[in-house]
Amino acid sequence: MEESKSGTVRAVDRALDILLCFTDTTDLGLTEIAEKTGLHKSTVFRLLASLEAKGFVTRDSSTEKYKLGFRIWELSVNLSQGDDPATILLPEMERLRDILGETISLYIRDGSERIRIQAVQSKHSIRRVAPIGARLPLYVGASSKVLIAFADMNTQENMINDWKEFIDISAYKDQMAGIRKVGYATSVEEREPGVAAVSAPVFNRSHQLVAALSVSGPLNRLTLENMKDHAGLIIESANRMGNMLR
Amino acid sequence: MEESKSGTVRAVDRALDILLCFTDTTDLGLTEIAEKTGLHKSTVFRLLASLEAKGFVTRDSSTEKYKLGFRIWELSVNLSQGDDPATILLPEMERLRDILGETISLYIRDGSERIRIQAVQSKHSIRRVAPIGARLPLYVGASSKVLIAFADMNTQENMINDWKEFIDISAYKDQMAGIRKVGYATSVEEREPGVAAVSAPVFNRSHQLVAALSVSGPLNRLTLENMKDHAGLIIESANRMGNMLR
DNA sequence: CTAATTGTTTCACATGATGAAACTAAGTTA
DNA sequence: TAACTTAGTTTCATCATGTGAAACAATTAG
Repeated sequence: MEESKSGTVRAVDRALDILLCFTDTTDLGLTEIAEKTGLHKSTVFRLLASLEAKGFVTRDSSTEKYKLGFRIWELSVNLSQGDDPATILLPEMERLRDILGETISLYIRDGSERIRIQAVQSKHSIRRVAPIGARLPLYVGASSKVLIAFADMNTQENMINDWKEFIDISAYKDQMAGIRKVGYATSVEEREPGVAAVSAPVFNRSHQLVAALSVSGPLNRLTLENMKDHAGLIIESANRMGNMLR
Repeated sequence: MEESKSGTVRAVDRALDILLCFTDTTDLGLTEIAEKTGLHKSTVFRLLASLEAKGFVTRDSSTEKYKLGFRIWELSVNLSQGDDPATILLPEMERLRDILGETISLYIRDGSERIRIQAVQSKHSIRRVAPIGARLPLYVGASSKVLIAFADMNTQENMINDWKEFIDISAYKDQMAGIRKVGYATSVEEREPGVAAVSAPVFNRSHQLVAALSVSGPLNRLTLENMKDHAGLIIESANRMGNMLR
């Protein structure tokens, strides 16, 4: 991996790189971590010893794979509310709602589900939407497509493998490739009759997917034509959100 | 602080110690971190440079204090559900409910509120309880007293300072000292008429408070007498929970 | 205005981090 | 069953890195 940045501590940089391997995977072996980080196995072993001793990673007793430890949860509890992405991104979501006049939602993937972590309601629509915190499946909706299409390859393979009995794998992969190409996904009446949605990925500064930004509304306002018209604005807004997250 | 453990990487140990300063504080200056960790300011400065470069801490632009960065949230999202403390501790909560026959709850502190992160309902009571995820104030209830009494001194001072217009500070401090002495807190009809509660602290392996375990029920079953009788069992159960968390 | 405090930079030096090599254990294949 | 492969662990010579003391700059307090 990259050599030490000026002014940083190389061993610490490396240990944090190991932790960051767990942003989209829950279980990893030592050799897998060495491959992901480009570090020697003996180096990874020692750095993991430090992370494990302080509770940042733990060793699963049955699989012997490494996973994130309790301290990550403990620290996350103490993230102040002002730093919560759901709070940081709210003004930009409100700005987008004011421009487009539709309901704006933000979703993250959690295993084989997505969670609605923030929402700004359309001013004129009074239809029901899933409450914040709701867990929804990943096989319907524009944001589900985004959370799969822009996920790492391992996650995509796992989801596709889970669904192999229900989908045309080849057609699904083509659909995901098309979404990556245009940079957004659409859905029409997939989760709810009469409702369409457009969704774009939110990436962090390391170009990793962190959330899906979604605009939804009734079919008479979100036609295929103006979904395409809105896509550029939604992608641009998602990019602005990515820049707001450190 | 302590010298390197056998087989760990000293610089990484130190950087993680810096991160762990944020388990009960949201904002810290460089000198404060140096004091908490016993490290030289120039050492802390360099280690923070690594943590900041990778997004684990960030510098507040107005106060210039350090705070936890976005990556902590991002990693916590990927903690697998099996590692979520609310999941890990559920069997022990069920065991306690089966013994005592009352409603068991687990609370964590978040700023000036507490959050109910897990609950096991009494088998015979059908009274309403706050749903999981509910935010409740910290100035009522046995678990509130525990979350204050066993918090670090800074947190206690901050809460007391917030409430100084509404409480007898001296009496409150005496009450907190008494709770620390016996190891548990009680409340009678503080949040809800006809309901009493007993609460004990859950500490992690570093003896830091992570949650409050609470048993609640109607006054006719939770008299002062049998709250005292139950306290020992509740404390013992909270200790078992602390050992379950890595 | 002066003193104190916090944060930042520099650099000589000691030691800690590294990876190559070897080893152990477990799983896979023929 | 034996041989091979893979993953994880240990050892150690080497040198690059991490450290803290000192000095400096900026800000705050009296």
